[in-house]
Amino acid sequence: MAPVIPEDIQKEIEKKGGLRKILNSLPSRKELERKAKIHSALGDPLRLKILCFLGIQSSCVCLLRDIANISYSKLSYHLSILKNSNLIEGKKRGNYVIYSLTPQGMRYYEELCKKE
Amino acid sequence: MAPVIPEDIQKEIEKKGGLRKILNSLPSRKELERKAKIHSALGDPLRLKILCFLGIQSSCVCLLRDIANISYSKLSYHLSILKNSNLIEGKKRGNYVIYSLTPQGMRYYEELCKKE
DNA sequence: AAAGTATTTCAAATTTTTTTGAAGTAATTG
DNA sequence: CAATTACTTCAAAAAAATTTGAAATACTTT
Repeated sequence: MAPVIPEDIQKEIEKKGGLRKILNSLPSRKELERKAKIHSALGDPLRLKILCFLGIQSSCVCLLRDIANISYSKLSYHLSILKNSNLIEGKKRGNYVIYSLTPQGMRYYEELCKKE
Repeated sequence: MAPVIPEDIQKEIEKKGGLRKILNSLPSRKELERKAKIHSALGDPLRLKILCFLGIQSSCVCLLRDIANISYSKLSYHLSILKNSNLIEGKKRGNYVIYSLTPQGMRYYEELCKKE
């Protein structure tokens, strides 16, 4: 039993082919979850800053730590979130791990970190 | 005392005008916080779904409730998050409140809800 | 191989976000 | 004006995210 909704809205919905049709056109649950996860990762100022920095310059963890001025373990945690959302990736090189943006990370970098 | 970082990265930074210059080009703290807040609001599948739906069709709360199949109070909470991030707005009309996207909400709708 | 550096992992503590259900508000109808 | 509808607010409980500091790992240098 669908709720009683305002008439004009009901009509607009019918003009668009009905509620069912609108609902079917929405992104799938999986898609919504994937995007939510990425946005959740971007939902923190420090992580955004890291994304913006890596967009300009790939970096070892030690430099990021110095810039953010937080503990290694805290930073590792935030890097793992960005990594798990496929925004950054780390490559081991000798003693260091060098982080850089993934192609997906670059897309968000362009969109998020350049002025506007 | 800056950390010891890999030589090649050091050189890349110098080529770009030095670390200071790179850091100055990043978005300000305020900007980062503002964007983080928006992305945080988008970091939930239900809220994304609401955004996507409202992009197609403005709606009273009762219809959204029916679609999401959750309690009013839970829905109100999520709507308040979207509202506080300036993605949606509600207008009282008689007994109903009709929610729709703000201009900012529409930008995110275009970017987030259309296929890809 | 011992010692040092860079980084990650872990578990416990803390903080924040989300959920729940009851109560409240505001407009509408009988 | 009492009852109903549509919605929001509130405070407590529950769940999830973040922080902390110590320990572990993995190279590198000595």
